Amino acid sequence: MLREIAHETQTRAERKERTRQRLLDVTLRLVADRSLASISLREVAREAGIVPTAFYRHYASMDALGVDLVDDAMRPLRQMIRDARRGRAARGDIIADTVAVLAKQVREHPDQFWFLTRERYGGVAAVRRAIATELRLFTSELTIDLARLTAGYEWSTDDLEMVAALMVTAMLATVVDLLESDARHPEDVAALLDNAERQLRLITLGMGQWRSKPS
Amino acid sequence: MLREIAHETQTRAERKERTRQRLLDVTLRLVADRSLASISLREVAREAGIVPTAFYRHYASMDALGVDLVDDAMRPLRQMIRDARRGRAARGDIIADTVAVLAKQVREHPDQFWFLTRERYGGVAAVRRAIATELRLFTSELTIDLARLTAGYEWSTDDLEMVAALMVTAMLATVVDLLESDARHPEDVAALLDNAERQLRLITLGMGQWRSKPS
DNA sequence: GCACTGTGTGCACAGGCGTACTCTGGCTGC
DNA sequence: GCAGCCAGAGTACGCCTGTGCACACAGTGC
Repeated sequence: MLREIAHETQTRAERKERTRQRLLDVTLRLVADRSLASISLREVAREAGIVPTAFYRHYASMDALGVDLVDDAMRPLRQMIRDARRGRAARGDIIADTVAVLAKQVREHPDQFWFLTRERYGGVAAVRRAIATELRLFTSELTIDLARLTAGYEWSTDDLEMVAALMVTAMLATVVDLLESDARHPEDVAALLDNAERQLRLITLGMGQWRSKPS
Repeated sequence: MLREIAHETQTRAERKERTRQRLLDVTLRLVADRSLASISLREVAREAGIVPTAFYRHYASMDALGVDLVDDAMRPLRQMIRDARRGRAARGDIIADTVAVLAKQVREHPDQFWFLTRERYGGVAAVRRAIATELRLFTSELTIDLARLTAGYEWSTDDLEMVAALMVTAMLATVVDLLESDARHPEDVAALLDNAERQLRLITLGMGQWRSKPS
């Protein structure tokens, strides 16, 4: 305790957490333009500044790190939902707000979204499952919101889930479009967002005409 | 020319084409549950029954083979479009027919669809580009069909493309659902198809209410 | 029939990989 | 203050990778 001379003394736990975070950061950067399966443990360790065998002090395998990375990458998405709900409370244009929030998140965390997009159907089963689970949660939250909005209109749960799934699908497709254009043609981001808005509006127009079959 | 004793004599071109096809088949099988980037040239050569260096007689790299594989895998998809159009001519229920044809293709060529799904955002840039190009063609064909169906209703091209993209997105999502369920829960394929049909119907209902902004 | 072409072989090499092992040195709990 | 813990270092192993090169030998064109 006497000497915190140089070397900025830290607790052991702090140093470990730091290294762990560095592993996650480095992997995320590497995954920005290649698939997780093609990245080696040694490469991650090298970039993180530790020796390969030290990797095992943190994860049993790259797959395990990948699963952890899904959690990390989902954080901005969860933030997004919260923001979108707040926007909704503010009684602005729900669709425009939602799309804007999505665009903001994608712009601020492109690597995370690339990772999720690529690994959603990628080669690592554990990661795939982790992402699928998160997306299912996402859809079911939207289903609940839709149920609230359609209260009194006799929508079956099944139909609500169908609509929620379609909306999520459309949004995910928009995410990919944004990622691809952000890199090369930043000028047509606006057109993409307009497109996404129109798709969602079309869906809500369809909802206005929909009649659930009595179950 | 005298002796076609044993060894079933073949022209050189035939033998080459055969090996090439074997390379494609083998790769498709390997890609059914791993990403293309994680498959080695040696592995493909081994499975195809040739020595690694002979691989180069056919492709300059695995990436090049991947691009070729996209063409192969797209063939059933193109067949699908043709079938769907024929069904349309038969004046049945367009949506139900289209979904049924899609389900049939997915059931008959799961490996191809897995490959396309996985590599659509996968690690190999050339393959990604090839798939994107094919899908763009797919969407623009659908746009043309929609233009025919909405003739006289003042739809802008932009809006037609927006709807076509949404429909294609929904169908692609259905493909993935089918692939995932076919493997483990064949009993709820029917529910998935019903879901897809309802999504498309919802979209067409929305179209009925849509008014394009005058451009 | 003979020279040519080109698919496929066999061998070799250097380099990257995951991981098992022993060791070190500083934070940590008593 | 001291024993012990544990993140990380260092070394080593066997395996697999892409690819270069010389060679075999069967169909091909004249």
